[in-house]
Amino acid sequence: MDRSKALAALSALAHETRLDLVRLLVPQGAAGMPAGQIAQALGLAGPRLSFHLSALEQAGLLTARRVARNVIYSVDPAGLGGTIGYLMNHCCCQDPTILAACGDSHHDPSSACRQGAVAPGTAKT
Amino acid sequence: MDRSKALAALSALAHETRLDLVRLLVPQGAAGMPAGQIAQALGLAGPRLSFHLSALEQAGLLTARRVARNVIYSVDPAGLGGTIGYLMNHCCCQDPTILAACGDSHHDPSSACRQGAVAPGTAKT
DNA sequence: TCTTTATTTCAACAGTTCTTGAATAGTTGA
DNA sequence: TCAACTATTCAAGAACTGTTGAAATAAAGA
Repeated sequence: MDRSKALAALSALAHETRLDLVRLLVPQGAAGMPAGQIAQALGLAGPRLSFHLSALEQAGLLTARRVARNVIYSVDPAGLGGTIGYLMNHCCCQDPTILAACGDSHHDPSSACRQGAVAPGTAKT
Repeated sequence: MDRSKALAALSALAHETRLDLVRLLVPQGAAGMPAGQIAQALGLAGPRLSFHLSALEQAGLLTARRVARNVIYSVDPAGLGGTIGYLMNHCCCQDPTILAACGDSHHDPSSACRQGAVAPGTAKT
């Protein structure tokens, strides 16, 4: 993960809709989710969803595969993990106070992830 | 760290100049760096630097304090750590493949941080 | 082949962000 | 108070991003 890739990924993540997309898809793992179901879960119009999905895909955070009529989107673990790793590596720098703040958030009980997969139609923060 | 704060922080980080600013300031720790020295290190014009510094400050990633003629900027560990922690918490979700990718990047030998403070004028990626 | 379903692409518009140079404000020491 | 230094604010224009609706593409089943 170099700087330009990290920038592209951060830029993609820095949007409400796209952050919600990632948070919806992470719990689905490699199985992913078809575009139509994502649209329903987040209440997005087709073109708008497509725009944001392709932004995330171009940033290396998602992968897409066609299965019959559907296009299944899933998180690219290397892209997402690499982005977080870049921040840990370049902006955290083993600084104890920053690491402590990472850890504090890590115990945030509001984490959606810990409660397993997000059911369609319930993906609101 | 809630979603809107995390979004603001990600939005601020998703810019070449501002990412460089953070990477320059992290190794300085609480001591920080005066604006003029930052401008010199990154080769930025005054107003441009000021624009980006205040963007980072508004996003909760930097703090500023005046010392005599200088304004000293330093990283806000809670803001930066909280942002990374938010990603760990909401977009990593203990998923082993994502965590592995975080870890891979974490061992990136190109990390500027590990080599200590960045000297003025050498702050290039 | 025709129809239906699923999804993407395109173009236009609105709004936001970034850069630049000029002007302004705060601090120090003579 | 005045000059020098440090940093910020302001305004204008260029560039970029996001939303919307219409049209197009792709696959499946009758």
